Amino acid sequence: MKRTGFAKADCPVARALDAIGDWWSLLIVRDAFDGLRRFGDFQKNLGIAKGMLSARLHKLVELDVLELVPASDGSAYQEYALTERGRDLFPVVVGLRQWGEAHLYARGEARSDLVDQTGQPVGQLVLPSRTGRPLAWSDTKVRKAGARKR
Amino acid sequence: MKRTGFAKADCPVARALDAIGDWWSLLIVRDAFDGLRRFGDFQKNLGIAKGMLSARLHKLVELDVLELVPASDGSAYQEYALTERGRDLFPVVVGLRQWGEAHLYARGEARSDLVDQTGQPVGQLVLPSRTGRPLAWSDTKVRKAGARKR
DNA sequence: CAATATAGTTCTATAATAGGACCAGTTGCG
DNA sequence: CGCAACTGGTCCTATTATAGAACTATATTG
Repeated sequence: MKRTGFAKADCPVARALDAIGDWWSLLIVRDAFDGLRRFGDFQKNLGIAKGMLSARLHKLVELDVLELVPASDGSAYQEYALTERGRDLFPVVVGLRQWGEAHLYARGEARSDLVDQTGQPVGQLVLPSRTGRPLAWSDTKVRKAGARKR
Repeated sequence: MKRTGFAKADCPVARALDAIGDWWSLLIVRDAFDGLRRFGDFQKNLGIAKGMLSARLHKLVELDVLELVPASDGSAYQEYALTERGRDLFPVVVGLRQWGEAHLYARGEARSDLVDQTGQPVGQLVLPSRTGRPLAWSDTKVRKAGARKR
């Protein structure tokens, strides 16, 4: 009755969810995108149990999504910083954000916003074809592992 | 000791994860994108326990991500079809896929691919500014709920 | 109309999470 | 310097969630 795992799946979606698809990892990564770096900051901001946070941070470090670096304030403590692999999760977090914005808020309800450096709200995520044309779900299909090109 | 919830959070990422951030929901949605619609198809493809699947499908219907429709083969059974809200999860699933492709496969390891109708692999997800310029994480910031525009 | 397929529900054992107690090293302050 | 508070954990227990199997009702096939 061990929790089902997908670390060996053919499907990259399954592997990604196996790695970071638990209840906390993406919220920790979101906080890291917002500039949080210290154990206590994550703990306070998320209201997560310290044992959970410890386990998740260690797993994220092991996955090379976060790395331990010396504290930026010169103290003897350490901080958790996003790696390139962690920063590559940006589109995933933005995707969740935009879906949440579009479907989970009543009109006028308060929420945070993602803006660019000038304060302008960002646009919607776009999936381009190789030639740059925007693709919708119905323009795509999944080619199974090992399937020959035609 | 009830599982922490984020249904009322200010942050759309937290709300989105509260709704569909469990171990199974996004895999079910991925399968739906791949064309699966029947209870038994999901169950066979995912290897999920039937009780879990039943609970997840009901929750996804309640969230209006899936809807029950008459079976397309004319039988008396029903099928689970993606709603517009469900189809809007496409960028999230693609984001997870692209992150998994980039970071969770050894060179040469078999995996499925997302291609367009001509069989060409799709491009990377892009976050455009209002003016169409592509934005990276470091070009953006989160404006907290209720913060005044400047 | 009997056998099998579909779509579940219910039950139990195991695994994961929440919350708190506890603890060692670091820092701030008088 | 000396002590209190802060930081960053570990460990333990109660509760919740998940996996897997057994069971059931309705639909379909032969």
